[in-house]
Amino acid sequence: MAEEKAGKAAGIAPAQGAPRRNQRPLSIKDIARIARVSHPTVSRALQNSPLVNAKTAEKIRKIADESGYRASAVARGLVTRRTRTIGLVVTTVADPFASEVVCGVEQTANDHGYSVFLADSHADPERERKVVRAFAERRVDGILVTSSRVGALYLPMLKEMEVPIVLVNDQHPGAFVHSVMIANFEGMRAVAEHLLGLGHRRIAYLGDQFGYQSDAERLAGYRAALEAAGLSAAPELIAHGNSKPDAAMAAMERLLAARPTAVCCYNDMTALGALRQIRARGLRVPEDFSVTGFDDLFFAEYLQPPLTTVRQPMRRMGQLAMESLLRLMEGEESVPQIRVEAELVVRASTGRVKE
Amino acid sequence: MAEEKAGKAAGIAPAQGAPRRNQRPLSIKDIARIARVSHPTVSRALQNSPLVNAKTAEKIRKIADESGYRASAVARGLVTRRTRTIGLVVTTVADPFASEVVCGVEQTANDHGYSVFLADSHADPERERKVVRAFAERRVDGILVTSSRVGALYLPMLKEMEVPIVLVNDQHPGAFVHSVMIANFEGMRAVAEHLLGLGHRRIAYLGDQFGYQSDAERLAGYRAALEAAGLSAAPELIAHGNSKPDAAMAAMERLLAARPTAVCCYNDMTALGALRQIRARGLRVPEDFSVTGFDDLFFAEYLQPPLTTVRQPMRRMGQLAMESLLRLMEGEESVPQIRVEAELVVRASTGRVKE
DNA sequence: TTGTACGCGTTATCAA
DNA sequence: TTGATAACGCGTACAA
Repeated sequence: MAEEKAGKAAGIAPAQGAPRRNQRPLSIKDIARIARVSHPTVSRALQNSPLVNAKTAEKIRKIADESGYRASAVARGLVTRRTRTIGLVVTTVADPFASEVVCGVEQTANDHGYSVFLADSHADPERERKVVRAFAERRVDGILVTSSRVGALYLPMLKEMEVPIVLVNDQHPGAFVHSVMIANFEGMRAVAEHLLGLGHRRIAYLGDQFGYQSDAERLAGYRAALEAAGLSAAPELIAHGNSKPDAAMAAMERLLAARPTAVCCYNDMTALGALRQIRARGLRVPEDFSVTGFDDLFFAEYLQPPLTTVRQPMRRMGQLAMESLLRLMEGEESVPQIRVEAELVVRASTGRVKE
Repeated sequence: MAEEKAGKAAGIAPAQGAPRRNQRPLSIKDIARIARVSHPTVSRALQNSPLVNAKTAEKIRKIADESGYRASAVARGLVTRRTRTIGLVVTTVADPFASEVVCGVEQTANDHGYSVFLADSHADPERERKVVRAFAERRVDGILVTSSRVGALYLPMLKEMEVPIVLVNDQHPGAFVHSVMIANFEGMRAVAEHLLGLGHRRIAYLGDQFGYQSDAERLAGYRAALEAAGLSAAPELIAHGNSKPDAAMAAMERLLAARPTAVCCYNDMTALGALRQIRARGLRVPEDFSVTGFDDLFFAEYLQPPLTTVRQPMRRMGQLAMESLLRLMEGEESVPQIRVEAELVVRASTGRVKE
C-alpha cells in the first residue's frame, strides 16, 4: 500500500516553483483500500452511521485510528458547504478585555467542533478590508466582532457577507441585529452612586473616544446618578481619552484643573493612566482622591491601592456570543440583544471625600 | 444569469435537518459564464497570469470585482494542497505575554496571505489532543506554539504532523528544532547585577513552575550574578510559583521568612503578586524592599512604583517566529534558534538597600 | 491566447 | 448493508 501510494505521489509532476508537499496525508481512499471496502463505506463508518455493518465499521475505525488518518476538513467543507470555522475580529488581541473575550469564544467554539480564524483589525481600514475578504474566501460559517472601532466602510462589507454575525459590545447600535453587551448604564451609575455615597460632589468622568456606544451609555449612567442627587455634570468635569493609559494621563491632567475629588474612568486601562497622573500631582489615592475603573481586568485587584471597578464577565460574554452564533449558524433563532449584568466591586481606590 | 443560478440552487434538495445555505456564493463558473469565457481563463485572469489577453483579463477582473466574487480558499486548498493557514497554539490568550505574541504572529501571517487558527490549550491534555487533531484535519501548513506548558503526550503528537513547527519560548529544549527565545540568562543576570549594584546582598528569586526551560535559565542568570559577586544563592531565598499573581503571593510569603531585601521575580505577573504580599507585610517599595519583574508588560510602567523589569519584545518575537515559519513552509532553511536580546528597564521599584 | 479534461478528498445520491 | 458515481469549486496539464 505504502509503496503504491508513494509511487503515485512521486508520479505527480515535480514542483516547479512552489514546493509541493512530498508526503501527502492518507486519504479516505487509502483507508478504503486497506480495509478492502469502498471509500463511502469508510466515510459512513467514521461518521458512526448506523447503515454500516458493526464489525466492518469497527475494523475501519481501527485501521483509521492506527494509521493516524485525519479526514480532510478542507474536502469536507467543499462538499458540505459548511466549514465549521468562524471568523473572530478584534481591534487588537493585545488588549486584556479583548483577549478575555477571545478566550471565551475560542473555548466554546472548540467545544462545538468549530475552529476559529483570528484577525486583528487594528482599527485600520485597510486591514479591515483584508480581514473581511479573507473570511469570505475562507467561507467561514459565521463572524464574531468584539469591541469594534470600525470604519464606516467596514460595516457594509460585513453585512454583504451572507453569514450570521454577532457583536460583543456593539459600538454601532442599529447596524447589526445580534449582540452581547453589558449593562453599561447601570454599571457606571452604580459607580457614581458609590462615590456620591462617599460624600463626593465634584466627580469627573474620563471617557473613551467620543462617539462610541458603550462610552455614551456609561456617561449617561454617570449623568443619571449625579442628576438624581441634584447635581449636574459640569462640562469641565468630562473628558475623553481612547482607552489607553497614556491618553488617559493627558485627559486627567485637564480634568484636574476643574478640581474634582473623584474620577469615574471609562475602564481599567484608562484608570491606569489616571492614577499615574493623579499621583504625579502629589495626590494620594484614596485619601485625597478617588478613582474607579470598569472591566475588572486581572490587574485591578493588584494595583496599589486595589481598584474599585465594575466587573465585566468578559469570558462569559465571549461564550454567550459564541453560543448565540452557533444557534444562528444552525438556522435557529437567537435573542437579538443579550445583556449581562454589571457588578460593582468596591476596593480601596475609593474613599470618603476629604474635608 | 442570476435567475439561472437561483433556479439551480433552488433545484437542490431542500434541507432536511441541517440547514443548507440557500444562497450559495458565486463560483468561478458563474464569473466565466458572465464573461463568456471558460473558467480556467477566469482563474488565470484573477491570478494576473500573463497568458491571458490584457483586455479579457481586465473585463474579467471588473466583473469579478463588481459581483463581489471571492474565490473559495477551500476549493483552492484542496487542489493546491496548501491551505495558507497556520495553527497557533497558546496556553491561554488571556495572558498579556501570549496575547502580544499572538498579535505579532497574526499581523505577519496576514501580511503574507496566511490566516491563523487560534487554539487555547489551557495546558489541558484533553484540549491539547483536540487542538492537534483539529490542526491536522484543517490541513494547516505550519504550526506555531507559544510558551507551551505541554504535556508529555502532546509532543509526539505535534511531531507526527508533517508540517514545520516553530516555538516561541521553547520550554522543552531538544524536542523541537526551530524556536525564538529571549536571552533569559543574560536578562536575569542583569537584573541581579542591578540589585547587587544597589547594595543588596540578600536577594530572593521567585520563579515559575519548576522544570521549565525559561525559568531554569533565568534562575541560572540570577545565580551567576550572585556568585560573581562572591555570594551564593541560599536555598531559602529561592521559591517557585506558576506565573500567576496569587501563587506568587503565597511564594513570596515563604520567601519573606528568609529576610531578603529584594526579590527577582520570574516575570511581571509574578511581580504583581509579590508586590501585594510585600505591602501586606507593611514593607514599602522601594524604600524597604526592591522588586523586579520580567517581560515589561503594558502595566509595568503604570504600577506604583513603576516596575523595574526586563523588556521582552513580545510582538517582535511573534513576528520573527512567523517569518521563520514562513521560510520553512516555503521549503527554505531557517535559523534553528533565533535569540533576541533582553533589555533591563530600570524604574522605581528598585532602590538602594536600607541600612 | 484559450478551452477541454481531469483531479484534489470528501459527502450525497442512487441502485444493487 | 454496500458500492458506483456524481458533485463541490478550484488549479493545471495539455490540446487547440
